[in-house]
Amino acid sequence: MNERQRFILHLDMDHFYTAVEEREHPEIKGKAVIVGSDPKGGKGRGVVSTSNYVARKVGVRSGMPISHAWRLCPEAVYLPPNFPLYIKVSEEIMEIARKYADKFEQWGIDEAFLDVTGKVHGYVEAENLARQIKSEIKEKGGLTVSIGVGPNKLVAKVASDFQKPDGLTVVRDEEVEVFLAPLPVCKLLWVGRKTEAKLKELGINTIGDLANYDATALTEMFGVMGWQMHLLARGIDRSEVEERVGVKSVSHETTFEQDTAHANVILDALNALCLDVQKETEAQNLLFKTVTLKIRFEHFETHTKSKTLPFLTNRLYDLQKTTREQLAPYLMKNRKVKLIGVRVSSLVSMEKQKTLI
DNA sequence: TCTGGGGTCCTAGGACCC
DNA sequence: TCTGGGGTCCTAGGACCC
Repeated sequence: MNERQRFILHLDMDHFYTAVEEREHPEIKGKAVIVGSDPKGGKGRGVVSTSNYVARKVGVRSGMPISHAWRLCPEAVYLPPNFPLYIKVSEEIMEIARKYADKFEQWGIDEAFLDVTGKVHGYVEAENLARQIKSEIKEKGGLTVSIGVGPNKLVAKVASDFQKPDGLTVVRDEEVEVFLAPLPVCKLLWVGRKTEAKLKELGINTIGDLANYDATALTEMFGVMGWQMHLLARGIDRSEVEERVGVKSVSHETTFEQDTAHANVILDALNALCLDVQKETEAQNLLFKTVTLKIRFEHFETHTKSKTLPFLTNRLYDLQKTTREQLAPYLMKNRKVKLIGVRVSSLVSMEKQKTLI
């Protein structure tokens, strides 16, 4: 493994949404706090976005149905997400972190990768830099962050999750194998619920099991992902820290309070979603060409229908007309709809469009 | 336990062009 | 009358991330 020596940091804000809420409302500090859908006395139908550590102690987790959270912890403070606030705080934190890096890559709202290879000589300096970042974020943002330091993005990412909250984990090149091997395979990036289940059938439970498995067999079973997974399990990741530029799609979706087969209810929701999407593309000066309708029926049966228009547009009329045509064949009296969504893609910025003409 | 909302990337088949 | 090979775009679905 003759890779160029790199020093990569991964920052992960601790229980970000609830941490921001605790900062804004000091009176809720020390209580169980859950940001997510309205629990409606245990009858709500959404999920938990984030729970703080008091709530986690009794088993409340991100992604869990809000009704389940209510049974575990009815006395918690339940708050709806305040995304504009979280985005604002995120921007403040990212600005602090960015200046420590040669290369910076934001990852979701509350994580980031930093390539600091040009800023440090060795892991001792990398660790000191991480401490500096943590204290500046705590001082200026009033928030704690967990940081992983390693020779590549994968190792840094797994390391940041190793000790939480307020953690700092450094994994040197020669420690990578020993660090990864005992961890459950689901801790590896890109190994989600489905892949974990398939791996379990092969007797693969830890990252070490995966690293020792035959790469050819994995490739036969999982295609390119199998090969990639085997490399990651051995701690090999050559991907670069890259600034992300521009979104590739814009979408909005909504779940009905109750599953419905009423065409007027569904069409009203569709129009509202089109308006949201159109406003957002307009605000970002984007034109779109591909329109995708998403529809989910009872029992989670989900379909998408996409259409690429012969022209770029950001007109509400085009969006509403296209999605209505896409929806029509799905509207049936006996089929209850759970969710609908609208997405636009094949985006081009208006400035770029001008230069193309 | 009964599953939100916003994204990215990959696969596979088919159409179409040269 | 039976038929290559390469490339690109489109569509539908699925897995994963936060």
